[in-house]
Amino acid sequence: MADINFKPSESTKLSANAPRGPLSTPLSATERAEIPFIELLYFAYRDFISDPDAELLSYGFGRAHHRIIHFVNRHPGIRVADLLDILKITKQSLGRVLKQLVDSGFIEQLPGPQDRRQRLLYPTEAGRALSLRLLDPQARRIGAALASLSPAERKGAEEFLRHIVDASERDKVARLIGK
Amino acid sequence: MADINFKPSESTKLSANAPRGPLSTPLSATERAEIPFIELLYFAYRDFISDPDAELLSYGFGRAHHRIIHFVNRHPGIRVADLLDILKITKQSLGRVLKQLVDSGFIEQLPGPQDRRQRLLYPTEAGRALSLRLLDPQARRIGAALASLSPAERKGAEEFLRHIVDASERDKVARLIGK
DNA sequence: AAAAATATGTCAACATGGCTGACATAAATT
DNA sequence: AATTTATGTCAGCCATGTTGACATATTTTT
Repeated sequence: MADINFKPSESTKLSANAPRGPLSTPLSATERAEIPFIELLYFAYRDFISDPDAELLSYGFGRAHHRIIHFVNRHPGIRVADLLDILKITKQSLGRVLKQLVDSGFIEQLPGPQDRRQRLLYPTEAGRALSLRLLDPQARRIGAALASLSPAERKGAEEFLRHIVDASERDKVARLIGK
Repeated sequence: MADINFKPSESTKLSANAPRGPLSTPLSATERAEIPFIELLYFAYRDFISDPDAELLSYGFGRAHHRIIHFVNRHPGIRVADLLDILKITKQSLGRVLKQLVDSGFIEQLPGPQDRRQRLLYPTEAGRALSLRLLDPQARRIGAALASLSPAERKGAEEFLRHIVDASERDKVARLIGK
C-alpha cells in the first residue's frame, strides 16, 4: 500500500486529513440542496420505529406484525387483498405473520357476509390493546414534534409527507388516512 | 360461531357492514389526532425508498449497500466505527455488505494516517457515480414536494423531521447533515 | 349445470440483512 | 511488557421479504 507523500491544502473539514483516497471531496448539500431532507427522513424514520420495535420484542413480534396489527385496528373487517395492497407485500409474506397473530389471539378472521370466500380481519380486545400500546409512544413523539410548530408549519409537515408519497397512490392514501 | 342478532346503527363507513367481529369500531384519528402523521410517515417512507430499491436491483445490491454508499460519499474518509454509529447496526452486519462494495470497486479502504489501525472508507469514482444515481430520484421527489410549499411550510417540514429524531441524537444528526 | 374467474391459503425453496458469541490481529496506549 | 482499541472474521440463528406451483371454496359467467 502506497504511503502518503503529498498533502494538498484541503478545503473541507471532514477530509482535511485524508487527501489520499480515490475521492476525498464529500458529496455536499451545496450540489444537492435536498440532501438534508433525504437524511432527515432516514434518521427520523429510524428513530420513529425504534419505540414499537422495542415493545414488540417482549411479544416475540417484529415490524411485520406491527403493520398488520395497526391497519387491522384502523380498518376492522378489512379484506386480505386490501391489506396486501396497503403493505405492498406478497400474500405468502403476509400469511406467515398473520397466522401468528391469529394463533396468538390478537386478530380474528370471519367470512365475509356477502362474499363468503373472503376472510375479513378483525382485532380482538387483546389486538386492540396491543395496537394502542404500540401507537402510544409514536403518537407522543409526533405530538411533541407538532407542539413545537406553528399551524402553518404543521401544515407544511403534513403536505410535505403527502407529496413524498407516489402521485399514483396519493388519493388512496388520503382515503385510508381519512381526509 | 355466534351469528348476528343485533345490528346497532353504525356511525363509521368502513365497519358498517361488519358488526360481527370481536371489535368492529375502527381506531380513528378522533381518539388519536397523531394517527394521520404516523401513517403518512409510513407511506412516505415506503415510497421514498422505492426508487433506489429498484435501481439497486440492477447492481445486485440492497438497501444496506445504499446506506453505506451514501454515507461514505457524504463523508469520505469516515471511520468504520463512525459509520456503525450512524447506521446503528453491528460490525458483522456492516462487514458483510461493505466487503461486497469494496470487492466490486465502489469503495476503497485506506489506513488512517495518524492511527494506522483505522481503515478509512473512501468512494471510488464508480462509487460516487452510483451514489449520485441513487440520490437523483430521491432528490427529485423531495424537490417536487418542497416546490409546493411556502418557505414557512418548508421550515415546518424540516423542523418536524428534526424533532422526530431522538432528542439524544438530534445534535449529532444536525452535525452530520451539516447545519 | 358446467366452466371460468376470484379470494384466499399453503408448501417449498431461497435471499437479504439483521442478530449474538467467540476469536484473531495489528497498532496504539499505558 | 501488558493492555486497550479498531477492525475483521467465522459460524450460526432469526425475521421477513421473494418466486413458483398448487389447493379449495365460492362466486360469476356462459
